[in-house]
Amino acid sequence: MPKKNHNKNGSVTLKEVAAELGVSAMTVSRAVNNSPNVDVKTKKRILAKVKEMGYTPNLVAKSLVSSKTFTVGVVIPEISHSFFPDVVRGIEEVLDSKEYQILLTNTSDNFEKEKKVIQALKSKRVDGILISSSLTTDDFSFYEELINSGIPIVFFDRCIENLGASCIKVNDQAATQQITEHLIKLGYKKIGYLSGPKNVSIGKARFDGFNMAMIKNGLAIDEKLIVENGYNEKGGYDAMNELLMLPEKDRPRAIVAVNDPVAFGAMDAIKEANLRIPEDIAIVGFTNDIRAKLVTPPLTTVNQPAYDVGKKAASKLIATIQEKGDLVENVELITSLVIRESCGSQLKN
Amino acid sequence: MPKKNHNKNGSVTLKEVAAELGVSAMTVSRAVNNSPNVDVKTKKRILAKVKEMGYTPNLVAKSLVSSKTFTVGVVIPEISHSFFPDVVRGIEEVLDSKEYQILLTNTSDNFEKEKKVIQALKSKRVDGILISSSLTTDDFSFYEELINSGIPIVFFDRCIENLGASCIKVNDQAATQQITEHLIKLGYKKIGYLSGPKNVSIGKARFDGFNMAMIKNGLAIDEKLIVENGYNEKGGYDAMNELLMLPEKDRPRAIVAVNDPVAFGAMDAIKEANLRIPEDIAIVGFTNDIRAKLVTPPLTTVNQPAYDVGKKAASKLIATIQEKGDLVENVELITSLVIRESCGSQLKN
DNA sequence: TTGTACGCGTTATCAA
DNA sequence: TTGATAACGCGTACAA
Repeated sequence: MPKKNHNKNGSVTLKEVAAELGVSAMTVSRAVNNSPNVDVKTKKRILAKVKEMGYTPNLVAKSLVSSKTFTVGVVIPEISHSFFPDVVRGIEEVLDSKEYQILLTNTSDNFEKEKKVIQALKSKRVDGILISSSLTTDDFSFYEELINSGIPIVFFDRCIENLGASCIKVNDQAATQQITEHLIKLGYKKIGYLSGPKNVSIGKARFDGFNMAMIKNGLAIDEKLIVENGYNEKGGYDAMNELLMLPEKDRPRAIVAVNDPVAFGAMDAIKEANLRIPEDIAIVGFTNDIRAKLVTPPLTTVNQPAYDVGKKAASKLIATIQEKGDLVENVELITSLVIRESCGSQLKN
Repeated sequence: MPKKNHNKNGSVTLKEVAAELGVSAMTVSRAVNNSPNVDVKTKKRILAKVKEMGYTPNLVAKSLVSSKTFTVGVVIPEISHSFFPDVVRGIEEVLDSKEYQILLTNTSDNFEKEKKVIQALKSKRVDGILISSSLTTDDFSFYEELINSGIPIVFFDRCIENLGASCIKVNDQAATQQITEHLIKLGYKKIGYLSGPKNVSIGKARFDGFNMAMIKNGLAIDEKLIVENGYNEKGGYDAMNELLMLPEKDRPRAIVAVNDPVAFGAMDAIKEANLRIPEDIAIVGFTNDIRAKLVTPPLTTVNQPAYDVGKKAASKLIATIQEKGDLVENVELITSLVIRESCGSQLKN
């Protein structure tokens, strides 16, 4: 005779435990949840039976009653791009300590997919969502509606600002300005810029930083030296090859890349053209990717504290979830310049 | 007067939509789920109202009824170690196409945490779990019970085999044997091994492969040249330093590292000791980490198809979830040797 | 074509 | 201290 410990799903319920003991489901519930008003002896009996039968509380049912899932959605453009795993690590660290878990989604830098996964996260009733957005248009209506719907949202890295959600990122504009000015101080004048889509927040902020540096230092911004492509290696490779097709006299002597992967792609293109870095073309990036110090020559870049971005974003989201009156803030974490060899060290011209 | 579109959670229910339209909840349900038996005109009215009110189906309630969450747990030792993001990418690719999502957990290589997160995943009633285990003892009782409880499990990379769950990994033993024999063919005889904990499946398999190569080629296995530590850079660094404390004549002339991060740590230690790679000490790894081709000298290693491991594991899990009669299998994906410079190229001695 | 009743597993509430 | 009941939001099974 098979034991009747299980319902159709193979999982034991409160009611089944209760039946075995001749008590009510409520009493079992109270025992399991450490409620005060349970007789010590019945509690003992119950917990023993719970263990024996392998009862596991059904959080789905609990969530239906409480409207809490203890699950947070995380929306990321590309989990295999080295910045994001470290962010996720920071997020996980904080959420785990609060007994939350991560529903991880990858958008492949595709806004349509981003909308789709966020819809799914809403359906699953996550308690909040952390988003690094791939939106590349000026149409913010999707996020306006999302935020107005009341679900706690915190953006990180790639933010959609001023819509009522907090945002955790780094000082993208100032840092890009700073690293561009580093090139300028070294004597470079013809500086090109490899951009990602500028409607992504970091795209605009970093580009503004580049322009600011050029303008403040009285340098000409040559539209031909500004190329926009994707945020990955291939984007950098293709963009750089476009610049390399310019007549030699028009080519930039230095390159500011919107991030390290783009810089890596560009370095490959430069080397394939049999040009030297930094002697022929200097280059700087942004991220301090794990590979930045390993490439040849090592890449001058901006160190972006990925782990801290993740921790801060998760903390902010938890605060937003728990205290309804929690402030909306834009937090900028501080970066630092990492000078290596790809930018050269002597005055040039 | 505030609209009464919302219940206490701010989310609209079927019943609320129904009330607005003077129909029953069931009719709305049918319209939303494309059931055949709904009048075209009422369906149109309903869908319009659904959109207007921002109704989002409550999957928590649906899951309670159906015992399906369309969520899969993923248990990973360390998400920031470069092998795993690529695995996750593969998992995500497959799951997304089946409309499943990932509940991602990080165990920090800690089995106690592993048990805790798996318990949480069970409580959340995930439809299945993908696990790369950090178990370092011979006590498999936790996994025996888990698998016997009936929840679909697929292990990947770090497997617990022969307990009734499928396992997707690479040919760890054969590949380690092969890369060790590559060193032997180059003329190395005193070969050291930097191991991770050997109760982790890959720890044992790779160590066996190393031993097999040595024995088959009639080389002595010197216990002093075998050091066990963690699976990360620090583990490799510390282990290598232990070897470097040996008298110079006892030191290994070549090193097989259990994975690339360990190899990187070891390379740092070797360089700090002012020894040359490969002239003084040759080294090989396992993974083909993104950094392997960038370090100095570039690391000879085994290419491990992380993305494919993820895809295969996810496919297998979905099959296990959907077809109760699906076979338990151990799948070994094929690796390939990547010869670079860290192993040298001439006969030595 | 549409509606009613019931149950999924749990807890809040009130009664005993 | 314990139990009965209702409710969370939805869909199945049936009835109208």
